[in-house]
Amino acid sequence: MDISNTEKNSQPLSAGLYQEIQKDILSGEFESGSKLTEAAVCKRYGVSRTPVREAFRQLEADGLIENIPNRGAFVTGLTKRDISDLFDLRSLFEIQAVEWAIRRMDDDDIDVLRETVEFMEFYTLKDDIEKVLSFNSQFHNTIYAGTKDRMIQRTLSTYQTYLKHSAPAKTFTGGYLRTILEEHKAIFAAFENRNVAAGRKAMEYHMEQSKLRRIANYF
Amino acid sequence: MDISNTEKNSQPLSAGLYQEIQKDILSGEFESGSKLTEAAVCKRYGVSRTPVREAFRQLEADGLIENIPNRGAFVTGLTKRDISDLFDLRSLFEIQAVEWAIRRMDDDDIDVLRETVEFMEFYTLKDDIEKVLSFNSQFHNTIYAGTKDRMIQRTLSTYQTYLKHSAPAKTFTGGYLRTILEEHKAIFAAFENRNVAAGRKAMEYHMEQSKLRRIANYF
DNA sequence: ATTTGAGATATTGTATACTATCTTTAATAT
DNA sequence: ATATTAAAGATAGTATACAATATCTCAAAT
Repeated sequence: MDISNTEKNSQPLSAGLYQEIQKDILSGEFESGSKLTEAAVCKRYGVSRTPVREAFRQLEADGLIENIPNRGAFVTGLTKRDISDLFDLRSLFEIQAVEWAIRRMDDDDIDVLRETVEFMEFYTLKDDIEKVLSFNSQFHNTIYAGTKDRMIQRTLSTYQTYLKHSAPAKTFTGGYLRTILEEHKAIFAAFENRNVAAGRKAMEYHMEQSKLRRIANYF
Repeated sequence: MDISNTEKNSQPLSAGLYQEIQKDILSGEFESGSKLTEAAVCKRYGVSRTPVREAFRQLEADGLIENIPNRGAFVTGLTKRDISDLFDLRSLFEIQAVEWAIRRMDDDDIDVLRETVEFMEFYTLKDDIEKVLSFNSQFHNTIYAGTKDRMIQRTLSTYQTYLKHSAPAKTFTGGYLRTILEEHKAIFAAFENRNVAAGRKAMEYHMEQSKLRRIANYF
């Protein structure tokens, strides 16, 4: 298999590898506990060891593999409890993010958020799951950016990626499209009114429901 | 300068580099926004580019540098608000960690925690700041481990490192040794009694006070 | 004087070569 | 037969060589 550096987009090989391997670990393709040999990964993706090793260092920082010096890298997948815990941690941070973002976003930032919700609504009515999911992510990412805090942005983006890849999204999102839209609209309303307390409440509810939806369909 | 791989301890060069560069960024030695040239780092630490690049990937995952393809790595230090935010995020997680740890630690785990507190008390009475700080870190790390959750462990360890290195600890810890000890004893008491609510309260108080102590002495 | 662009230089990205360490294998001694 | 150990093979760690891209320099054109 080859890493497709589509078009003239030119990111380093290690970046593409990082995403691919991450996906393969989260989706369970690479089993938890199994060894990730550099040579094997090189062969699988058709690249040399240098970018592979660099991708390994990133995966290690994420906690997705464990590296034992001179022995190699071992996959550390996510257990069901890891995922459950992740929902709880994410909730804590998302609620804090809403507070900071409401306090720190300017009117232009909020317009961007408004647009995202409108796109979500548009595609919800067209039942385009793929697009709704994409704007769902974008909605949350816009809030993260609105905190103007790199640490929470980074942590939440990572968590979001983990939760997204660790379940086949389309299998369970479909039936809830309208519900999910309403939850996001409630959150956005709090931004428009600059109402921190309402925002926290709305996000807390959204997080609770997200976890319940996942548990109902996946566990 | 050379990376001292003391004795026969043999971790990869990239690991030592990672810690060194992290320290140099957090302490302000490498200015925020400045460029980290691979060649310059190689020369400074006397190693080749391979381990340097691997350390860069880890620092990038931490958000301590930003990498722009084909342009290089730029330092992204922590602003005062970043640090203030970090205290708040850490607080959220530490409180959650206490809850999980109280629920998940077995009696042996708690004995380890007890011993840590006893060492803290011993060195507090001897006014040995260095040692107290060390066991302080160990106390928190034991709680992180007690959560049995890799994600929160990893995130909190990172935050702890950032906050520790981003201020000259000894300048302000000295006067509070006994106060800090009491706060830790209160937290530990909750573990002994397996009292989640009390644990959360005690940790919340400890976090509040930590932030206040830092702000009083650093900002 | 400012702008443009070709060539030179510097820096990053990737592959390969070399070294160190670990693991396996197999031959020997008990 | 089991345990021990030495040699061979495999794999990770590091350095270097080469390729691609970006940046700089400076002369020529406007």
